[in-house]
Amino acid sequence: MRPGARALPEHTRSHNRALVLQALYRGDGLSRADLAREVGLTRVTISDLVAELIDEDLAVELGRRPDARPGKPATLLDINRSGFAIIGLDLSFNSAFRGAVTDLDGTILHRAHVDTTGMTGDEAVAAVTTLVDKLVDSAGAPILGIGVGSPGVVNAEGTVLSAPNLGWSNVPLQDMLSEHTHLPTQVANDANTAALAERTFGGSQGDTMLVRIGRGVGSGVVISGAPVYGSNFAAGEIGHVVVGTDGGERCACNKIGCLETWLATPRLEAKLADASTEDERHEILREAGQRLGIALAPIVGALNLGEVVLSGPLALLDGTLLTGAAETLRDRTMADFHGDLTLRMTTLGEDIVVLGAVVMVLTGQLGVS
Amino acid sequence: MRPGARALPEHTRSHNRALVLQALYRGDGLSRADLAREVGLTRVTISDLVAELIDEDLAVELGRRPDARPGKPATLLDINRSGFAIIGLDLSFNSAFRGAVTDLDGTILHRAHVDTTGMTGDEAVAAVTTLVDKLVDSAGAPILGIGVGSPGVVNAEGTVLSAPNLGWSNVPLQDMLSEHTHLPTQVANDANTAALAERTFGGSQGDTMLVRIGRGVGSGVVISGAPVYGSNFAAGEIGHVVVGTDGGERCACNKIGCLETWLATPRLEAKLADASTEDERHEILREAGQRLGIALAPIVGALNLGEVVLSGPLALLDGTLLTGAAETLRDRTMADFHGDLTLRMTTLGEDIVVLGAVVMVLTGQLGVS
DNA sequence: TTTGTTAGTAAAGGTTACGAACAAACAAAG
DNA sequence: CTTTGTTTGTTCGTAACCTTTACTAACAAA
Repeated sequence: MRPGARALPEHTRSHNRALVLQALYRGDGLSRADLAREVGLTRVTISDLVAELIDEDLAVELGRRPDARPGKPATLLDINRSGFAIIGLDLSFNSAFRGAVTDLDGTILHRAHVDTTGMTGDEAVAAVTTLVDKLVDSAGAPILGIGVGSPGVVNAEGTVLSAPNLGWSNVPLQDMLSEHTHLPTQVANDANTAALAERTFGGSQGDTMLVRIGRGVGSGVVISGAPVYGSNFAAGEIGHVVVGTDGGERCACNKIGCLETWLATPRLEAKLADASTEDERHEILREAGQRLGIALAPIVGALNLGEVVLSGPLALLDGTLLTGAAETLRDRTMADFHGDLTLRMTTLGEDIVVLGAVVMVLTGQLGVS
Repeated sequence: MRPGARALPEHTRSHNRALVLQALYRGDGLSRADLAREVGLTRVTISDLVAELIDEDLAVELGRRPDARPGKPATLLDINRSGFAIIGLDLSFNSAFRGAVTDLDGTILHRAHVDTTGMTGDEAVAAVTTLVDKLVDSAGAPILGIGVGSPGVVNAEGTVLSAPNLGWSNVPLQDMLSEHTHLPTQVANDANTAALAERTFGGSQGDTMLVRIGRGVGSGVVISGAPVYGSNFAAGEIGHVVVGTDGGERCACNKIGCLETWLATPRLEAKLADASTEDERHEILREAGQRLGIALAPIVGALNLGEVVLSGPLALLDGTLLTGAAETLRDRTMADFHGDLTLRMTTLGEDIVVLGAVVMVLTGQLGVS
């Protein structure tokens, strides 16, 4: 057993502290007494915890509750939503790293990016720190932490074990950034990060799977609120799973009929460009959707997922492809038995990874999710 | 937020208590000082906790450690492995309910079963209580609790929401049994239960999936040590996922090419009986294995599972079918990328569900897993 | 003005785990 | 045989935590 698994009295405190922060984060104008009822602790303890939070500037008093109720009027509290900034990075774009400064609500206050065309290895790492420095400089409030969504395989310590497109292997990005900035930093896989964003800001409840379709196909699964990492931190790598039993195109990985050969945007766009009629284009998109549905069916069945969310170029995904996938999914699973299964596009657009990075910081630093 | 999520000092205590029990359970002759080092608490606290456990008869002193070391000789401790009994039930057999009394190690001390041919509904429920009563009577030690692995969809409160074969819907089996026996009782789906057994007694580490092949095909997934329940408590129901894109037989659920049509033992045995040559039989089993591999590939990819375990009739599964599935799985995923993926038969045989039920009790009552 | 209700604070009390110190028991060295 | 050093397990006092009880402040309604 790893040391540190033991519980000390102070862990009780930090747990309850996180509960209070979470209640404040989700709620909208709560008094200490409200918190006591919500969290289940006494007013005394809540007062103590709140005093601590106000002391650290994490919570603020908003003034009296406007209601006219008998008794002493309540003092409303809130998380200091604008008092802190969070930095979120998305390293998954094609030829640029993008990042943003947000407040605690995930509202984007400022954006920045660096061009990374042709960059790999150390040069790409340097580009990350450049971007981080830019964002740190432009933050107008104390920075709570830095979150990074990176392509490739990332372990629990935030080391990028392998990211072929960036020429990275065993890059301890999290340690490097936290040493460089002296700020709490968390690095994770981009699809996992996106899945977290969907759960916190996209309205997903319960277990969620997020599928990212772009140059490749990746996914992130969140079960019981926690991302699934997998035995080798490679969870979500569904792009190179063979789909169907009727052949297909040859993939870069040398197999035939990988999910990526059906869905990766470069291939899909090429096929669409070759198509001459609208009907042909529809057919291509429908088939791509069906393939996605075929691949998702066993996963949805095994995990009894309530919702699968797609992230990627709307023009390609939202429409024929989405409905094709949804139909296939329904036809291939016991949808009625499993209750309603929703397959939909994310509402978070291109910011999804940045927002997920923000969620990681919120979770890591405040215990809020 | 549900009340009760708050942490109190006593939760710290029970957490540490569970850590001590777990260390004792896994270890083999530990002293208080050993425990202190292992768990990370001080000798003082450990002594206090151990005294409590000895007081409840959950731990026993074994006497002095035989070693010749300088210093005060250590007093060895152990969980009172034979001092308590656990009752495990398996309701998933065809025409009988089986159960056993075990000690804390899962060693089976006594077996019992009741015939359930033709029984459904209340009659089947009565058969469960009959079996439990038998086992309770034959237990030679205080009973720690009762665990039940039931077919069908079972929610977190141990209510069987639906079990077609037994004619059950919304049967609050857990409540009924705990009221009847006044013993801590836990009811869960049989495949989930089996997956727990595999993790605790079968030597699986990390995230595990267990596939049960019998009259139907079901599965249980354990991620980060906890079973996955799914949005509607129907996780693991992969029997009616369509496999492949080249048709197949019609299933009882009215779809074509469900996993069950390829793998359910009645169908498989019928096909084998029709086959005339050994080669034909091999081909049938190989194809069945391939279908299993096709269905598992996306799941293994998405979750980056390290191990998939099969449970069912050895004669059918162990051999051509297993190797066929393993090969297909390797061909259809990035096995090299994901590290070693093992596909193997369970070593727990027919007792797997009973043992899983025992694990549920161990986990629920002692925090041991 | 009185009564009842709600919000927040203060003081006292019981748990929980820790650190320091200690006695017991033993091995090894002289 | 004595001394030294090590290890075990316990005792005692302390700090952190949350609770219960009691209290004040502030207001609505009768």
